[in-house]
Amino acid sequence: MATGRTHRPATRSRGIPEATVARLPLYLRALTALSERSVPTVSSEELAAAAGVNSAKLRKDFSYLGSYGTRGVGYDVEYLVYQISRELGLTQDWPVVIVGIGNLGAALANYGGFASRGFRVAALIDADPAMAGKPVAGIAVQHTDELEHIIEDNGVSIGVIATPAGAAQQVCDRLVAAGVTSILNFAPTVLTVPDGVDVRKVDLSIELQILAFHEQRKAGDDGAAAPAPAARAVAEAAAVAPADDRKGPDGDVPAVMPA
Amino acid sequence: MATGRTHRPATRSRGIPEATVARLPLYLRALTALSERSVPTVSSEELAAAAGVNSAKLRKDFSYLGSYGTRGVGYDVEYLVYQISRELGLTQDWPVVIVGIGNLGAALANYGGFASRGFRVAALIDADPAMAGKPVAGIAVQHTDELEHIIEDNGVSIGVIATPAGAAQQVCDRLVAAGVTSILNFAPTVLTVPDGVDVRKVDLSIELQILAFHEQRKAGDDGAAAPAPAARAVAEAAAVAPADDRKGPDGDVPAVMPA
DNA sequence: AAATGTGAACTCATTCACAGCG
DNA sequence: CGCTGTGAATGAGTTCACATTT
Repeated sequence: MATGRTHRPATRSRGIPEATVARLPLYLRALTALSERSVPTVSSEELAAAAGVNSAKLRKDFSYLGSYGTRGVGYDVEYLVYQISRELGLTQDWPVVIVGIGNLGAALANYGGFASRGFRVAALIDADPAMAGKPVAGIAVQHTDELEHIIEDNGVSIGVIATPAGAAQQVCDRLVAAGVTSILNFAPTVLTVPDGVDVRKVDLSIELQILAFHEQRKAGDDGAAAPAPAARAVAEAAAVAPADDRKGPDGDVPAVMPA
Repeated sequence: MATGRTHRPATRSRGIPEATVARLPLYLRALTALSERSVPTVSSEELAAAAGVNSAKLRKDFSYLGSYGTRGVGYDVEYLVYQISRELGLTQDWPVVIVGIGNLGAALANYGGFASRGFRVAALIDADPAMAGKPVAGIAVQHTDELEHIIEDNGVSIGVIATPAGAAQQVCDRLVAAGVTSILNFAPTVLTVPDGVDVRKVDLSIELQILAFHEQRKAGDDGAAAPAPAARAVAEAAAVAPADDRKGPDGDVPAVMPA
């Protein structure tokens, strides 16, 4: 194919699978709890239970980091805490800015998990001039005008967007232009960013909709006990396109068509 | 042992892949925007761009729902909005309770996306007696004692946990015992639930740690651009420690928890 | 001509099962 | 023995590419 310049095929590189990376914080949290209880070592079985995964997966995950366990014994808790922290980049102190200090932004600023390990709230930024100077979680809110300034002065590379959806892309563009290369987006919108910038998104309504999908399925599945079906069908929707003769998945779906 | 199950039970009914389910809300949002602009039809290419995925994936996703497009033309926006809404269970009105009305809980209660489509905040619940009766987002907070009551009276099957980590499992157990079968967990802890109960988790610090991992990687790879290096190495005796004794790389890591 | 719908190929992730080491 | 570490087997998800339909 000759895609010009892929990445390195890396015969033996640091290729940690994305799915594994996403679980490392989970392991780290479980290990930290063990560490606080002064537990010296832990088996893959125990740690997996604490992290809510199965032990084969956990061992495979750790195998990408190296051989940090002792056969017949398990893993040294302190040592693993350090190795995972290092792998995740938490032996550095990452300055973070939060943009959009509404209800959510304020909640995030107050979130204890920030300072606890690896992250530091470098600034809170809001577009409302009335907010400027007001302290939230002990930090004075600064106006959006200062954004580029703040990013550069503090060497910020991670930004959190907690603005309304309408402002998110614009804020994102400014963050990126100022040097931010990782963004955590709480606004319910798709962000477009240049190559090399990472975006992760947290979206309440998406999560709820996924739950609703499975919930709906449970009701029809039957089988044994249908606990609390609840959810009254709402009138809505009756005004749907006049059904031509579309095909359902197979045959046709039960009822619920617009009457 | 019994690790908290979260994954799909592989119902033998109509098997829509989990990854597809997770994208349906994204498509729905993009379609709703088009609908508001009175756009009648849309191609897979256009819709995919709006949702931030590629078009082959989108077409494959839709193929699990049925044949809702027209070759040579595209998809009817209104019709697709309805089909996806129905598939996600949003033609019902799901009552939801939020437990833990701190900063985060209040932010969630105020989140507009709730009422907008398919969900209704049935109650806000908090363990602090001083909160009882206080209105948040126009709804009076109720005390935890009322929890079982509220769940049953309202036929609630979806619960949102926004308590401190220490209280989350206990709240979860009570929700489940009262009939809740889907839980959205904002507390930074692994919940253990019986089979048949779905849990999804939203965790700020995990997301940040994943970003930090990739951010760290960017620094070392390419030498050309290197925009904003930032992140000062924090006090950290580089001594990787050949294991064994020693307290640990850092002091403590308090359990992170939302206010 | 245009764009869907889908088998087939491919890539990524999980699970199995056991060899190998302390 | 007990438990890790890992190839091999299986499964899930994505992408390709094109026959098919309007």
